[in-house]
Amino acid sequence: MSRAPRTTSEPPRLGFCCTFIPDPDPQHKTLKAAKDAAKLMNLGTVTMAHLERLGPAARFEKLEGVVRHNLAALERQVAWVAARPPLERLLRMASSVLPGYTHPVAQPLYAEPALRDRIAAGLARIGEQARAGGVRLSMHPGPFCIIASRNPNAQANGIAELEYHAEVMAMLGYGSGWHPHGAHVNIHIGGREPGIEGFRENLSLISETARNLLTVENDESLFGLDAVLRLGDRVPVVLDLHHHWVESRGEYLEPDDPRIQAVIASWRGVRPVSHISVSRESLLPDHDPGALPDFPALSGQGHSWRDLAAHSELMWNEAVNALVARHLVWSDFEIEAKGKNQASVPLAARIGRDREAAAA
DNA sequence: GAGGGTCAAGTCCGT
DNA sequence: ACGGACTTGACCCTC
Repeated sequence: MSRAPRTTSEPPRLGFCCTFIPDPDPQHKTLKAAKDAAKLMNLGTVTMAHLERLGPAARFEKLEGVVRHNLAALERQVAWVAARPPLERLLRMASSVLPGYTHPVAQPLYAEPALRDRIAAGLARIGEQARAGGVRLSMHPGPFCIIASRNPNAQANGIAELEYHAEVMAMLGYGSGWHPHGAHVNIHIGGREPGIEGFRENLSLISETARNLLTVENDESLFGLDAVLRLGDRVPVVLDLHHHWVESRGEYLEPDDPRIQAVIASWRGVRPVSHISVSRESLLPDHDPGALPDFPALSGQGHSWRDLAAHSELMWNEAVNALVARHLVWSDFEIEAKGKNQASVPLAARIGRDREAAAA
């Protein structure tokens, strides 16, 4: 197995996930103008039910139109990220680039050379631009993407879904080698059964390309950090600090925690990626932004586990932000805030300022 | 254009 | 038993 290139010497990066939110801009005189601006930058989709209702020609045209838009939008997202300061050059791509890729209604359309060639050319170009611009790319398939399930059908669909993500990555130019340029496709374990051992066994059922891109993330209830670290010899672990806080009922991991070394080791030479988010600001309107949220205390005040797990709009908590800055020594970060770039850009600016001040 | 129903898929939690 | 949440509410139809 190839391990090059190493990225541990890479500079730190953080970024937003999937969707770009334009700045509130007086240029956009109407709500519609603002919405149109957002549409240009973001990927769309089409429902399989809608495609199914169309005749053969309209069906192809509809899907082709969406895919064309998505390739153009993804290219604009990558270009936008590439133009940001180095600290911000990381992007989680939306999974909807090629809607319904594994669905029987859309599958035959994707086999048409006209569409296939357009996709291959478009993604190759985007990948080149990402690499030229120093943008680290990832994908995070949805909850349906599980590689081990008690339900054989669900498992087959889940593996197909993972292979779809791996194919997109391959077309972008990340199809061979161990997490090339830090690229990865990150999933959760899924169901309680067959759990970690089922996951490990089923690694043999996925392609080498997918295995080379796969990472596994700790979740907030069933499979916490200790559980996913049991896969660390085979699969890099994406540490979600917020999930860990929820799962452990209040622990914020520090960089010197021994478990961090295990996470780093699981990436085998590649600079890790971690996730961060914080409980919703609307849930905690009176919370001190300078203090880390205290899970037992908040629970005691009647906040449910579910509510505390939900993500905030912005990175409102400075103590959490300072924690991210400390962890950036060893890991990149995907900022999982509903406000997307509106949350990640100010966070990066704050961290950038602090780093400059410390260097001066 | 606005509003409401629909959307491929798994699994768990809370009610 | 069913709705909501997760990654991410967006899409589609009707008025």
